[in-house]
Amino acid sequence: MGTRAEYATKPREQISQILREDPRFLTAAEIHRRLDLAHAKVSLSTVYRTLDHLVAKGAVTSRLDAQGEASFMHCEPLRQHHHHAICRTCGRVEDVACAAAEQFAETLRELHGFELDDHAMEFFGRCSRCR
Amino acid sequence: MGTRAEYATKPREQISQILREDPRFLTAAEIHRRLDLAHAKVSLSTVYRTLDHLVAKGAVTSRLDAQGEASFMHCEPLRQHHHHAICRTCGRVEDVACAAAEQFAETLRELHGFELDDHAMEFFGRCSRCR
DNA sequence: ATATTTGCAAATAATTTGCACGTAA
DNA sequence: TTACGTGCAAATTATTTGCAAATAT
Repeated sequence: MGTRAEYATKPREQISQILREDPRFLTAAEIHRRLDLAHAKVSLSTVYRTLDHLVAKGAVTSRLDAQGEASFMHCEPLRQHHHHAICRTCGRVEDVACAAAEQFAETLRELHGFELDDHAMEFFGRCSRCR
Repeated sequence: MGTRAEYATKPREQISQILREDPRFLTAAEIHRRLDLAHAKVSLSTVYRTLDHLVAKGAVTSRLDAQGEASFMHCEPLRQHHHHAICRTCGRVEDVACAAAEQFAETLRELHGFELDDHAMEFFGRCSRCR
Protein backbone atom coordinates (compact mmCIF):
# COMPACT_ATOMS: atom_id res chain seq x y z
CA MET A 1 0.00 0.00 0.00
CA GLY A 2 1.38 3.35 1.02
CA THR A 3 4.96 2.19 0.76
CA ARG A 4 6.43 1.24 -2.58
CA ALA A 5 9.13 -1.18 -3.53
CA GLU A 6 12.69 0.06 -3.54
CA TYR A 7 15.39 -1.19 -5.85
CA ALA A 8 19.06 -1.34 -4.91
CA THR A 9 20.82 0.26 -7.83
CA LYS A 10 24.40 1.19 -8.46
CA PRO A 11 23.83 4.96 -8.56
CA ARG A 12 21.98 4.86 -5.27
CA GLU A 13 24.64 2.80 -3.61
CA GLN A 14 27.41 5.05 -4.92
CA ILE A 15 25.70 8.24 -3.83
CA SER A 16 24.86 6.83 -0.42
CA GLN A 17 28.45 5.79 0.03
CA ILE A 18 29.82 9.21 -0.84
CA LEU A 19 27.55 10.73 1.76
CA ARG A 20 28.26 8.11 4.40
CA GLU A 21 31.99 8.61 4.02
CA ASP A 22 32.02 12.36 4.36
CA PRO A 23 30.28 14.15 7.23
CA ARG A 24 29.80 17.41 5.35
CA PHE A 25 27.01 19.07 3.45
CA LEU A 26 27.61 18.41 -0.24
CA THR A 27 25.75 19.93 -3.15
CA ALA A 28 24.30 17.84 -5.98
CA ALA A 29 26.96 19.25 -8.27
CA GLU A 30 29.75 18.31 -5.86
CA ILE A 31 28.42 14.77 -5.54
CA HIS A 32 28.17 14.53 -9.30
CA ARG A 33 31.78 15.67 -9.60
CA ARG A 34 32.90 13.01 -7.17
CA LEU A 35 31.05 10.34 -9.10
CA ASP A 36 32.90 11.48 -12.20
CA LEU A 37 36.23 11.26 -10.41
CA ALA A 38 35.33 7.70 -9.42
CA HIS A 39 34.45 6.99 -13.09
CA ALA A 40 30.87 6.29 -12.13
CA LYS A 41 28.68 7.48 -14.95
CA VAL A 42 25.59 8.88 -13.24
CA SER A 43 23.57 11.75 -14.62
CA LEU A 44 23.00 14.89 -12.65
CA SER A 45 19.25 14.38 -12.69
CA THR A 46 19.72 10.98 -11.13
CA VAL A 47 21.80 12.61 -8.43
CA TYR A 48 18.93 14.99 -7.71
CA ARG A 49 16.33 12.25 -7.75
CA THR A 50 18.41 10.01 -5.54
CA LEU A 51 18.98 12.77 -3.03
CA ASP A 52 15.26 13.49 -2.90
CA HIS A 53 14.70 9.80 -2.35
CA LEU A 54 17.22 9.62 0.48
CA VAL A 55 15.75 12.68 2.16
CA ALA A 56 12.23 11.25 1.88
CA LYS A 57 13.55 8.01 3.36
CA GLY A 58 14.97 9.91 6.30
CA ALA A 59 18.56 8.88 5.65
CA VAL A 60 19.80 12.26 4.56
CA THR A 61 19.24 15.84 5.69
CA SER A 62 19.36 18.83 3.44
CA ARG A 63 19.97 22.48 4.02
CA LEU A 64 20.35 25.55 1.86
CA ASP A 65 23.77 27.09 1.88
CA ALA A 66 24.40 30.83 1.96
CA GLN A 67 23.93 31.07 -1.81
CA GLY A 68 20.61 29.27 -1.59
CA GLU A 69 22.00 26.10 -3.10
CA ALA A 70 20.73 22.84 -1.66
CA SER A 71 23.28 20.63 0.08
CA PHE A 72 22.98 17.19 1.59
CA MET A 73 24.49 15.17 4.40
CA HIS A 74 24.11 11.65 5.69
CA CYS A 75 22.12 12.20 8.89
CA GLU A 76 18.99 10.62 10.30
CA PRO A 77 17.16 13.63 11.63
CA LEU A 78 14.28 11.55 12.96
CA ARG A 79 16.44 9.53 15.31
CA GLN A 80 16.84 12.37 17.74
CA HIS A 81 16.24 16.04 17.48
CA HIS A 82 19.54 17.87 17.29
CA HIS A 83 21.39 20.69 15.58
CA HIS A 84 24.58 21.10 13.62
CA ALA A 85 27.84 22.85 14.21
CA ILE A 86 29.50 23.47 10.87
CA CYS A 87 33.24 24.13 10.74
CA ARG A 88 34.07 27.12 8.58
CA THR A 89 37.47 25.70 7.78
CA CYS A 90 36.95 22.05 6.91
CA GLY A 91 33.17 21.97 6.58
CA ARG A 92 32.94 19.06 8.95
CA VAL A 93 29.62 18.86 10.75
CA GLU A 94 29.12 17.84 14.35
CA ASP A 95 25.83 16.96 15.87
CA VAL A 96 24.83 19.08 18.82
CA ALA A 97 22.21 17.92 21.26
CA CYS A 98 19.22 20.20 21.52
CA ALA A 99 18.81 21.47 25.04
CA ALA A 100 19.07 25.23 25.08
CA ALA A 101 16.25 25.28 22.56
CA GLU A 102 13.88 23.71 25.05
CA GLN A 103 14.76 26.36 27.54
CA PHE A 104 14.40 29.00 24.87
CA ALA A 105 10.87 27.84 24.15
CA GLU A 106 9.97 28.65 27.72
CA THR A 107 11.45 32.14 27.45
CA LEU A 108 9.52 32.77 24.26
CA ARG A 109 6.29 31.73 25.84
CA GLU A 110 6.86 33.95 28.86
CA LEU A 111 8.12 37.05 27.10
CA HIS A 112 6.20 36.95 23.84
CA GLY A 113 3.28 34.64 24.37
CA PHE A 114 4.65 32.74 21.41
CA GLU A 115 3.87 29.03 21.29
CA LEU A 116 6.83 27.30 19.71
CA ASP A 117 6.31 24.31 17.48
CA ASP A 118 9.55 24.20 15.59
CA HIS A 119 12.95 25.80 15.45
CA ALA A 120 16.10 25.74 13.39
CA MET A 121 19.54 26.49 14.67
CA GLU A 122 22.90 26.33 13.04
CA PHE A 123 26.28 27.15 14.47
CA PHE A 124 29.42 28.24 12.70
CA GLY A 125 32.96 28.44 13.92
CA ARG A 126 36.09 26.34 14.20
CA CYS A 127 36.02 22.74 15.28
CA SER A 128 38.60 21.38 17.72
CA ARG A 129 40.76 20.02 14.88
CA CYS A 130 40.91 23.29 13.01
CA ARG A 131 41.49 25.68 15.86
CA MET B 1 35.54 57.70 -1.99
CA GLY B 2 34.35 54.41 -0.54
CA THR B 3 30.76 55.51 -0.17
CA ARG B 4 28.73 56.50 -3.18
CA ALA B 5 25.91 58.93 -3.57
CA GLU B 6 22.38 57.64 -3.11
CA TYR B 7 19.38 59.01 -4.94
CA ALA B 8 15.90 59.07 -3.51
CA THR B 9 13.77 57.58 -6.24
CA LYS B 10 10.14 56.63 -6.40
CA PRO B 11 10.70 52.86 -6.72
CA ARG B 12 13.04 52.87 -3.72
CA GLU B 13 10.64 54.85 -1.63
CA GLN B 14 7.71 52.65 -2.60
CA ILE B 15 9.55 49.42 -1.89
CA SER B 16 10.89 50.71 1.42
CA GLN B 17 7.41 51.72 2.42
CA ILE B 18 5.92 48.34 1.62
CA LEU B 19 8.54 46.73 3.81
CA ARG B 20 8.24 49.26 6.61
CA GLU B 21 4.49 48.77 6.76
CA ASP B 22 4.49 45.00 6.99
CA PRO B 23 6.62 43.10 9.49
CA ARG B 24 6.80 39.93 7.46
CA PHE B 25 9.29 38.34 5.11
CA LEU B 26 8.16 39.14 1.57
CA THR B 27 9.56 37.72 -1.63
CA ALA B 28 10.59 39.91 -4.56
CA ALA B 29 7.62 38.58 -6.50
CA GLU B 30 5.22 39.43 -3.65
CA ILE B 31 6.59 42.96 -3.42
CA HIS B 32 6.27 43.31 -7.17
CA ARG B 33 2.67 42.19 -6.97
CA ARG B 34 1.92 44.76 -4.31
CA LEU B 35 3.48 47.50 -6.41
CA ASP B 36 1.20 46.47 -9.23
CA LEU B 37 -1.84 46.62 -6.99
CA ALA B 38 -0.80 50.15 -6.03
CA HIS B 39 -0.46 50.99 -9.75
CA ALA B 40 3.23 51.67 -9.30
CA LYS B 41 4.98 50.57 -12.44
CA VAL B 42 8.29 49.11 -11.24
CA SER B 43 10.07 46.30 -13.00
CA LEU B 44 10.92 43.08 -11.23
CA SER B 45 14.63 43.62 -11.81
CA THR B 46 14.40 46.95 -10.07
CA VAL B 47 12.74 45.22 -7.16
CA TYR B 48 15.66 42.82 -6.95
CA ARG B 49 18.24 45.57 -7.27
CA THR B 50 16.53 47.74 -4.70
CA LEU B 51 16.31 44.88 -2.24
CA ASP B 52 20.01 44.16 -2.67
CA HIS B 53 20.66 47.82 -2.08
CA LEU B 54 18.58 47.90 1.08
CA VAL B 55 20.26 44.79 2.42
CA ALA B 56 23.71 46.23 1.69
CA LYS B 57 22.64 49.41 3.45
CA GLY B 58 21.65 47.39 6.49
CA ALA B 59 18.01 48.47 6.42
CA VAL B 60 16.62 45.12 5.41
CA THR B 61 17.32 41.50 6.31
CA SER B 62 16.86 38.59 4.00
CA ARG B 63 16.31 34.93 4.53
CA LEU B 64 15.62 31.92 2.35
CA ASP B 65 12.24 30.35 2.81
CA ALA B 66 11.64 26.63 2.84
CA GLN B 67 11.56 26.52 -0.95
CA GLY B 68 14.86 28.35 -1.16
CA GLU B 69 13.25 31.56 -2.35
CA ALA B 70 14.72 34.77 -1.00
CA SER B 71 12.47 36.91 1.18
CA PHE B 72 13.00 40.30 2.75
CA MET B 73 11.92 42.21 5.81
CA HIS B 74 12.52 45.68 7.16
CA CYS B 75 14.95 45.02 10.02
CA GLU B 76 18.26 46.57 10.99
CA PRO B 77 20.26 43.51 11.95
CA LEU B 78 23.31 45.54 12.89
CA ARG B 79 21.54 47.47 15.60
CA GLN B 80 21.48 44.55 17.95
CA HIS B 81 22.02 40.88 17.47
CA HIS B 82 18.73 39.05 17.70
CA HIS B 83 16.64 36.29 16.19
CA HIS B 84 13.18 35.96 14.74
CA ALA B 85 10.03 34.18 15.74
CA ILE B 86 7.88 33.67 12.66
CA CYS B 87 4.17 33.02 13.10
CA ARG B 88 3.01 30.12 10.96
CA THR B 89 -0.48 31.54 10.76
CA CYS B 90 -0.08 35.22 9.94
CA GLY B 91 3.61 35.32 9.04
CA ARG B 92 4.22 38.15 11.45
CA VAL B 93 7.76 38.28 12.73
CA GLU B 94 8.80 39.19 16.25
CA ASP B 95 12.31 40.02 17.29
CA VAL B 96 13.71 37.79 19.97
CA ALA B 97 16.67 38.91 22.03
CA CYS B 98 19.66 36.61 21.78
CA ALA B 99 20.61 35.27 25.17
CA ALA B 100 20.37 31.52 25.15
CA ALA B 101 22.78 31.53 22.24
CA GLU B 102 25.50 33.03 24.38
CA GLN B 103 25.01 30.29 26.86
CA PHE B 104 24.95 27.73 24.09
CA ALA B 105 28.34 28.91 22.89
CA GLU B 106 29.77 27.96 26.24
CA THR B 107 28.26 24.48 26.07
CA LEU B 108 29.67 23.96 22.61
CA ARG B 109 33.11 24.96 23.71
CA GLU B 110 33.02 22.62 26.68
CA LEU B 111 31.49 19.58 25.03
CA HIS B 112 32.89 19.79 21.51
CA GLY B 113 35.86 22.12 21.65
CA PHE B 114 34.03 24.10 19.01
CA GLU B 115 34.78 27.82 18.93
CA LEU B 116 31.61 29.59 17.89
CA ASP B 117 31.79 32.65 15.73
CA ASP B 118 28.30 32.81 14.32
CA HIS B 119 24.92 31.20 14.64
CA ALA B 120 21.50 31.32 13.08
CA MET B 121 18.29 30.51 14.84
CA GLU B 122 14.70 30.73 13.72
CA PHE B 123 11.59 29.86 15.61
CA PHE B 124 8.22 28.83 14.31
CA GLY B 125 4.90 28.58 16.03
CA ARG B 126 1.87 30.69 16.89
CA CYS B 127 2.13 34.25 18.06
CA SER B 128 -0.04 35.53 20.92
CA ARG B 129 -2.59 37.00 18.49
CA CYS B 130 -3.05 33.78 16.56
CA ARG B 131 -3.20 31.29 19.39
C1' DA C 1 7.25 -10.08 -16.57
C1' DT C 2 6.82 -5.73 -14.61
C1' DA C 3 7.55 -2.11 -11.41
C1' DT C 4 11.17 0.97 -10.62
C1' DT C 5 15.15 3.68 -11.99
C1' DT C 6 17.99 6.02 -15.35
C1' DG C 7 19.78 9.11 -19.10
C1' DC C 8 19.07 12.66 -22.10
C1' DA C 9 17.29 16.77 -23.65
C1' DA C 10 14.06 20.19 -22.96
C1' DA C 11 11.36 22.91 -19.66
C1' DT C 12 11.05 25.80 -15.28
C1' DA C 13 11.77 29.38 -12.21
C1' DA C 14 14.37 32.58 -9.54
C1' DT C 15 17.78 35.80 -10.14
C1' DT C 16 21.28 38.59 -12.72
C1' DT C 17 23.12 41.37 -16.38
C1' DG C 18 24.00 44.54 -20.62
C1' DC C 19 22.74 48.47 -22.39
C1' DA C 20 20.19 52.52 -23.86
C1' DC C 21 17.24 55.77 -21.74
C1' DG C 22 15.39 58.39 -17.71
C1' DT C 23 16.04 61.09 -13.54
C1' DA C 24 17.88 63.17 -9.16
C1' DA C 25 21.47 65.97 -7.75
C1' DT D 1 25.61 67.99 -16.57
C1' DT D 2 26.77 63.82 -14.83
C1' DA D 3 26.50 60.17 -11.66
C1' DC D 4 23.04 57.10 -10.40
C1' DG D 5 18.79 54.38 -11.29
C1' DT D 6 15.46 51.97 -14.31
C1' DG D 7 13.20 49.14 -17.87
C1' DC D 8 13.46 45.68 -21.05
C1' DA D 9 15.00 41.61 -23.01
C1' DA D 10 18.36 38.17 -22.89
C1' DA D 11 21.52 35.30 -20.13
C1' DT D 12 22.53 32.39 -16.11
C1' DT D 13 21.94 28.79 -12.84
C1' DA D 14 19.92 25.37 -9.96
C1' DT D 15 16.45 22.20 -10.32
C1' DT D 16 12.60 19.46 -12.48
C1' DT D 17 10.24 16.80 -15.93
C1' DG D 18 8.71 13.79 -20.09
C1' DC D 19 9.68 9.86 -22.17
C1' DA D 20 11.92 5.88 -24.05
C1' DA D 21 15.47 2.62 -22.73
C1' DA D 22 17.75 -0.05 -18.97
C1' DT D 23 17.71 -2.66 -14.74
C1' DA D 24 16.27 -4.97 -10.33
C1' DT D 25 13.04 -7.88 -8.57
